[in-house]
Amino acid sequence: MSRFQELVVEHGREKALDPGEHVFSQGDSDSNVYFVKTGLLKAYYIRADGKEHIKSFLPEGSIIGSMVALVDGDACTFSLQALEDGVVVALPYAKLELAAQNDVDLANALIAFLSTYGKRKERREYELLSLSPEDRFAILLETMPDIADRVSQADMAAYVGVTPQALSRIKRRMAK
Amino acid sequence: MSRFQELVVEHGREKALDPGEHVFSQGDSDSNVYFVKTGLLKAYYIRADGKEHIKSFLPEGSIIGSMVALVDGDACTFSLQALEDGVVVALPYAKLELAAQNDVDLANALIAFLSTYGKRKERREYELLSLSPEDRFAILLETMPDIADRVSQADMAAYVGVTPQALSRIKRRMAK
DNA sequence: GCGACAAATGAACCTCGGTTAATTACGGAC
DNA sequence: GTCCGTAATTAACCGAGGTTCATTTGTCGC
Repeated sequence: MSRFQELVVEHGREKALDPGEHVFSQGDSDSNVYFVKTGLLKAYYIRADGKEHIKSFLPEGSIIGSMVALVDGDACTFSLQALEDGVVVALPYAKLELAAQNDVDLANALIAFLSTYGKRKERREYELLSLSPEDRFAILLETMPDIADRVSQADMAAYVGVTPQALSRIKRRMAK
Repeated sequence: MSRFQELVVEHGREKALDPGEHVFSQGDSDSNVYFVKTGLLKAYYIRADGKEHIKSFLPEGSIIGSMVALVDGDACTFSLQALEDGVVVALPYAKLELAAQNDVDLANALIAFLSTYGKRKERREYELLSLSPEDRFAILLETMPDIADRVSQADMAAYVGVTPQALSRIKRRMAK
């Protein structure tokens, strides 16, 4: 566990989650960083037409927060919802940022966190820009081998960026 | 100009660029951060089948570098090429990271940079995941009104994620 | 002006995902 | 076991983008 994660756990406030429960919703103002102690969450956008697109699945050990909400105090651009029951730890990001101004170690822990975040987004951008739905699905299965047992096909489809029907077709294509 | 940008300009090494010239190519190991003083660059992926996808256009004032190359010293995941002649300033990221370990101000400048980077990627992820090519094209024109005069239709298409022919069709649809 | 090359558009056909709706498979509650 | 509700699959049709190639437009060098 990184220094940053330890910090969050140490100074944060625990919150138990039931399946389906929201940590925050798109449009909320919530500038906490969340550490996933146990369970599985999903971060997702709701479009104007009601369609849902999943940014990422967040298993144990993940750290998450809406970047613009954390940094600028804007409204969250996505929703965060528990898929299983579990426990998250919340820590106000502003406190971290403030404390970092006088604490080199903390500042460097923040740097490490933001670097990891940046790398993750860079990879996701590549996947979305350059890979087909089929490739993205394959990568999802590789990266999180247990995902098929933990979430519905509809959620996997929303992550890959297609409808559940299309994902079903993709699975059939991949099988042979 | 942010503290971080000033730092790069102050301590970096200038490099003039001709149109078409590469700053680095996919697969290179180049852990410099680049500040675009003048000109316009594109950051793009080349897929196995030779197709090109543009991550972002980088006009004057932009900061860029391959996150995994900067942080982990891995090979660059994309290429960086000048579209116009111009000048960039290069600064080894490792030096910054090292110096940040003993300099709170520098560390916080780095935090600000990484935060901005994270926000930008978060927005792009949303666009790629939730918007249609048509919407993405409209946003591009909004965000960079002069882009149509500065780059080819092929490059705009590679940014939006479609073929030049498809972009042509999209333009026709949007006109009426 | 002309000629040559690149860029953009247009047309014809194909593929794949979206849409809608029906069908099948699964998982408790009883 | 049956019943019921949900999830997953399948099918049929549509539309948008990909592919290929031809045509037009634009832009230089001269």
